[in-house]
Amino acid sequence: MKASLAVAGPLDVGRTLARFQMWGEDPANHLVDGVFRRALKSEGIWHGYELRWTGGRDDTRLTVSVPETRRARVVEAALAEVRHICGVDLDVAAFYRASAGDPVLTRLIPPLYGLRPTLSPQAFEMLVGSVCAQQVNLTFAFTVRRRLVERFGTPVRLGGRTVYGFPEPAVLASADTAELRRMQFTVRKAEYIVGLARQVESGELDLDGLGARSNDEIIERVTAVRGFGRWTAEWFLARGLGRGDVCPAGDLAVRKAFAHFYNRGRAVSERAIRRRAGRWGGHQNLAVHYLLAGQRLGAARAGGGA
DNA sequence: AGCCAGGCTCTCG
DNA sequence: CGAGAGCATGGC
Repeated sequence: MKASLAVAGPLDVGRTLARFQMWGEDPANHLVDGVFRRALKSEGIWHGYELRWTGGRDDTRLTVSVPETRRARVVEAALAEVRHICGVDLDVAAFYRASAGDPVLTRLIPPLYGLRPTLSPQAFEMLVGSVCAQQVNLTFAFTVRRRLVERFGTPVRLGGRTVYGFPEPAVLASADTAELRRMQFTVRKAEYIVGLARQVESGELDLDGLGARSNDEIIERVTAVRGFGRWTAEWFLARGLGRGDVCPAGDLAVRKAFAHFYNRGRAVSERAIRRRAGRWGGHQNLAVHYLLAGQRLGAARAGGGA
């Protein structure tokens, strides 16, 4: 069963989803040959779905196919998830207009046209993924997360391939931290993940309810969980909830990007980054993503990889 | 071998 | 509060 959606405003789906395979394989978010595959749990059952896209970057049509169902509700849920993942609700056109006065962004927009922040499909998935990425290089982060997904996730066959439903809180809540250790999680990170899963599972932490709260309230709530600091909370706002007015100024890559683009390579303090980003208002999230992606463009041009 | 990697907790002033 | 030490695990 299929459903589709026309997107208003610039969107390059391939560019936006590339993050899912930029540093390694993500078995829960499978992107290959222009098809995005994922598993969604609806009414207690996992369903694999496929996303394809057509049209130009200014008139993209997203089409979701859920082969194994005839329930409209399931397809609608998949379509809603895809909308979120692609950042459809972010006003990219307004961001482009507002960037006219910024030479850096003005220069980055053409080569990145249609890029949107790749939003994490689910809050729990985002938070667990963030722990994987704390203080390690992203290639390694992808590796340990892949192991976690393949071990604790739910395999779903789809189009001759296997995608994994991301591990559920109930499963990770009772996971053995020693087993996570063998996947090369540190002892602490294993505790962080299991601890988070237990809070979610018990209802102590209501992830779905967070969406209705303010940025500051969410940061306060998330950082109350052991292992989840400001960096994680801000990325959760930006890339989990798709909030526009967030800049994870403590992020190493963000700091390098600001140094590179705005200070001739010399370090910029976190405070200064927040000050400057604050002037972007509701476009901070977009601006940060363009700077990060711009850094990667530069690295590729300089002969690096990725 | 040693520095680096898209941090976090804990402690102390 | 804000800074700094200590931590833990691989990649290159």
